[in-house]
Amino acid sequence: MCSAQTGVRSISKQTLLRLPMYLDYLKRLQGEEAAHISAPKIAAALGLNEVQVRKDIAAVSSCAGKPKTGFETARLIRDIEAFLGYDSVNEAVLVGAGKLGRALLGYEGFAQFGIRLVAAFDRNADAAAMYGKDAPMILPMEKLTDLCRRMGIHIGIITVPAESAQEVCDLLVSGGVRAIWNFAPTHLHVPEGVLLQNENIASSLAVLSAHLKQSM
Amino acid sequence: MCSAQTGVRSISKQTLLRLPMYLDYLKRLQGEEAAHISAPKIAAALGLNEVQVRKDIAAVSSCAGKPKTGFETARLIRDIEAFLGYDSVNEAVLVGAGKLGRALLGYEGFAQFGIRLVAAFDRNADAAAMYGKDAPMILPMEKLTDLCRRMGIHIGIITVPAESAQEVCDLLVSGGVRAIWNFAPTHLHVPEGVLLQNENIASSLAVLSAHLKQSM
DNA sequence: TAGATTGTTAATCGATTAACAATC
DNA sequence: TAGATTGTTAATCGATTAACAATC
Repeated sequence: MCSAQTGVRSISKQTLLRLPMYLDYLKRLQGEEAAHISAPKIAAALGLNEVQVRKDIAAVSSCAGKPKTGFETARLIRDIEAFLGYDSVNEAVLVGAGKLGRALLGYEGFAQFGIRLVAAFDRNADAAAMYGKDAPMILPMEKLTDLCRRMGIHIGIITVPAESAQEVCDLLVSGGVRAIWNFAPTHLHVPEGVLLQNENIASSLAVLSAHLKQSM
Repeated sequence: MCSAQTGVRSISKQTLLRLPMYLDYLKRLQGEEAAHISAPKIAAALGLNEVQVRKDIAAVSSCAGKPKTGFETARLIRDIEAFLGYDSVNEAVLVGAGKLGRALLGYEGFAQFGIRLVAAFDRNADAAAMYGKDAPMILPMEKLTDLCRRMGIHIGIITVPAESAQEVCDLLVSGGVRAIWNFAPTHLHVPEGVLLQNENIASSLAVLSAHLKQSM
């Protein structure tokens, strides 16, 4: 009993978004050598409802908690990481080597999420020149689709201007990419089965601005 | 009649997140000189439900649409921008001049959202040296709270490592900041009345990874 | 035992969607 | 007029929260 979950499991997007919060908290706990943790404690620390925490845990971990004791911290961490695929490696390409693109290229935290950036592309080949030394090579756009297909890349990161985002998106899709992380502030169309995750600065700022307006 | 909305209006967060999508689409439309637009067309373009579009519009614009014609594109744009406060200016400070922080400092799009970055801070004063010429000044951390209070800054952007994020958050709050945009991958505690908007790379990647795992 | 905690079932809540009369 | 579109009211859906028996 208590084996790791396998196969597809239907899980809500909100639960998915909370999993990294749990992971962050649990890892900090582990630093304090807390071998066990209860749902009410997690809930209090993260500002959530305790039943919700229990349901989230049940959705990704097959291990039962013990009344009065709670859950085993280490096992919980392991199960969440396994569920999120942080223990395997997904290769990704990045398109658009502007300021944001280069900031992401330099980000060293991807590894902990099981993501490896294997190549970057830019319309402007000279962009590579403007770029530092510890740089992954920046390839011309023409090679994008072909490289994705050959290497079996499944993740594409879009950091080009809004105007060319759809075009880049289509190239990625035709290269077989199945998940797209879009930083361009525009709406993209993707075929069924391709996941589009928008990291929209405009939407975030909308929430901030509206709050300020109302609390004036 | 048809005056701009005033005062507080209760609006759901999901609606808020969709407003920038509408804005982006409507502006592109305007480029094509489409003076009017209907809810069904907007819905089709953005993959939404037409009733939802109408309700969202009703929540932020007091102007009625005409059967068979739809809504006036220009007025819709104006009302959404006004609702989001893009037509006024909110000043913001940024804390943490690492790669991501510097990428944001160089981002020129803030103005269109009514945001002006007036100062950046970093624990390490030398960070300024590592930085290019067209740089806003990078100030030492000690001046953070005081400057926020004196200048009446209401927005704080956190781009420091997770370990120091809560500390920075507390400084911002005690400086009177009322909205915090957090890029550090950790959970922050803010007092009632302060808005916390998380831009969490980890959460986004969780959604991507989970999708890939399931569609394997 | 007593009390904290679990896991589950039922109730609540809010957002989305369907249905439909009104109108240009 | 006919038909597309609006705005509103009612139904549906899914997620959150409350209630509670079981258990260590």
